[in-house]
Amino acid sequence: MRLHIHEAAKKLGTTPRAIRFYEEKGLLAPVKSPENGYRLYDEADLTRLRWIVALRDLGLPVAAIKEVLDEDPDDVRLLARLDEARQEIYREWINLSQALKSLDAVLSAGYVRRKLAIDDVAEAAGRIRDAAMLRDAWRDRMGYDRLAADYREQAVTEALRPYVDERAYEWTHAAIAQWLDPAADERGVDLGAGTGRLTARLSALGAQMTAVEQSAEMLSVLRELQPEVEAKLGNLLALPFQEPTFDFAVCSFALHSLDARQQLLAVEEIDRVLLKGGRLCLAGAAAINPGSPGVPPDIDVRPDRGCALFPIEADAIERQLISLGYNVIQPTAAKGIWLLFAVKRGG
Amino acid sequence: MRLHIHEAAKKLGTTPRAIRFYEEKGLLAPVKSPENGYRLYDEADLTRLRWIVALRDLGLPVAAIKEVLDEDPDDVRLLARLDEARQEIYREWINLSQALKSLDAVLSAGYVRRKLAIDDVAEAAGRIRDAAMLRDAWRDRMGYDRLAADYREQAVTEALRPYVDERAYEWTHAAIAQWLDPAADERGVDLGAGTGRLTARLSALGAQMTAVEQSAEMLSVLRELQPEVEAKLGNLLALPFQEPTFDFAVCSFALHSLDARQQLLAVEEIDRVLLKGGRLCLAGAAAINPGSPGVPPDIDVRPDRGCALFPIEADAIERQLISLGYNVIQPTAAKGIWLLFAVKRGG
DNA sequence: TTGCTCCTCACGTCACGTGAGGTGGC
DNA sequence: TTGCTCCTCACGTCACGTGAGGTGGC
Repeated sequence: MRLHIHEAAKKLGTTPRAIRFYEEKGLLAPVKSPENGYRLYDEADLTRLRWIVALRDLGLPVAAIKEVLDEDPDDVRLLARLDEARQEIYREWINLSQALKSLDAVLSAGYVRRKLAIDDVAEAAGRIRDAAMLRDAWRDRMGYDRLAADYREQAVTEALRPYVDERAYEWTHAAIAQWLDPAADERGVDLGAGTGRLTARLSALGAQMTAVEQSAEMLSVLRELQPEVEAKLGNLLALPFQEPTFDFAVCSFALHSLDARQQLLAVEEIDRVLLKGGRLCLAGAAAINPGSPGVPPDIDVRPDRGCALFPIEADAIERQLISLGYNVIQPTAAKGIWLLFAVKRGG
Repeated sequence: MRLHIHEAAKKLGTTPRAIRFYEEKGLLAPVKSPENGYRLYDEADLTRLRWIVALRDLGLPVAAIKEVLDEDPDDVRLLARLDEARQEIYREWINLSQALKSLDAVLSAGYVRRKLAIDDVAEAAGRIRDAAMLRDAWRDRMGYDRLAADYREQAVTEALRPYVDERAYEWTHAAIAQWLDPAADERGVDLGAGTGRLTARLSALGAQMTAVEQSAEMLSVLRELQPEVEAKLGNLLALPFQEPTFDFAVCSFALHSLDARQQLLAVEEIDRVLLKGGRLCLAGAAAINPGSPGVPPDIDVRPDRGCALFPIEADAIERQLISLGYNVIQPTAAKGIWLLFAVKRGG
């Protein structure tokens, strides 16, 4: 039984024009009746259409859906495509959320004072625009050199080698695990988890871990090694969570891939997903200074090439955390490692 | 000192093309140099441009900004315009939030089972699409007969008169206040507050009240009568809050303006902004049944005319609340009043 | 002939981005 | 002459909505 376009549209809760548009974009190709040229939709077409309509409703752009549909629907790669699309949607959602938050603040203040001052409004708007531009720029860079993702991850690790050897890694992870001392079933997130070495350690201590990692390759390794960990594609400037979710967060040597402003935005993002009373651990290499004589010449530290290696903005991060209402505990640094522990007040 | 377009753009963090676009839309009109036709921006132009850029960053559409700029910037009506724009942005934001939530759920389930089933995805997508369509339809109706807002509000009150007299109102409000028994500084919200009779009562008991009302006229009355109450333009299908915010919520005789599906969506929205452990009071007239002989012939109950009067879907609402994790307490009904008290578990 | 369903252009939406082709003064 | 800044069209983006004008079979 084959349906005409209006019947198909009605059945799927969409419109004939939308269906023709999907066809125009190459997402489906129904047969046409030889007698009158009408489009005829069979079972396979309708299933395809159901996918298209559902994924559109979930916010995927048509181009992304086309890629998704080209995969075998039973393949895990379909999930990876959706994961990528989710990143984009989160980026937009966070930008919109921040804009609304600022608009709320502007309006509340405005009603109290019975008028609006352009300086206040422009200042509030400027801050969120800067944040949005940082997020969007990050996205563009991601898209541009997605193919180099593995190389870049390797590059960061490689670049860190002179500063962070195996013993320093081990010492850092041990210090984090000791301070966090996760209780059973506490929820924790490892931001920039890589293949999940620290994630695994905290998971083994009983925490219910989530890993966020921007490299799909790394993430699939992590998924195989640690099926009990929830793994999400995402980056530090747009974390894929809507609400405060975690009892603790760790970010170990991942801030080096962000420049100064991005690091502060990342701290804001971490704060957004951390519960009140939550604990935070940041770790980095203390001695890195790109362009300084210490940096090996074969390491490319130019951000436009995507393998940047930035120093930790320790002071700015600490000030930021204090202004966000954290108690900051600066533990003893050792072995060239910068560590920061903090507790979010309230709760 | 007058700036050229590139200088102005750089100073304001925008682009020449954007500025020309705003001019094309009639938002500003700089003088042009008589010698070479270059646009010249003076102080007044730059201030106007600052407003435009800031409000764009906050998410206002250009058409709305045009209206805002036509108001005296010191006038309170400017705030009212922004309030209207905020409603639209909240509607979009909520739709996007729900879509992301569904996408997260779909992906989580997908990774657990290692594959996606179209039936599951389509079901999740269908639910949020229906909700989004209800919200958008509500918006359209609001826009269509905004001018009739006062009449309509009056109409609902008028229509209720045969069922809810002064004593019944008083009894209902007393019952709600008694059950809520707000502690000092507890945060409460009155949804569909009208001119704020119940809001005032709860505020007088020490609660820190917020009023949500869709009629700007009503709201300005409320603001004058009760400056201590935070008053927000908004409707029951898209509440203007981003997070769980309130220790209790009341919705008194406002559900009658919503049809069956809208009432359930409103309950979802209320749940979204209520803290764990929060209390909820819903009130309505028990006996209303549009089209029944009891409804006076001069009351228009057709929803397409914007002055609908719908019966409370008591059973469906109760089931919905239970499925959302509420303990429902059905108090003794009296005087033809339907009352529902509920407590959100957790917290 | 009217009414119905389908068809194919093709323009409109929203807020610009991105050239293309041209001008005026150093 | 080159380089710079500005100008005015005008098309592209994204996912369709909305006619306009026409067809085929009852």
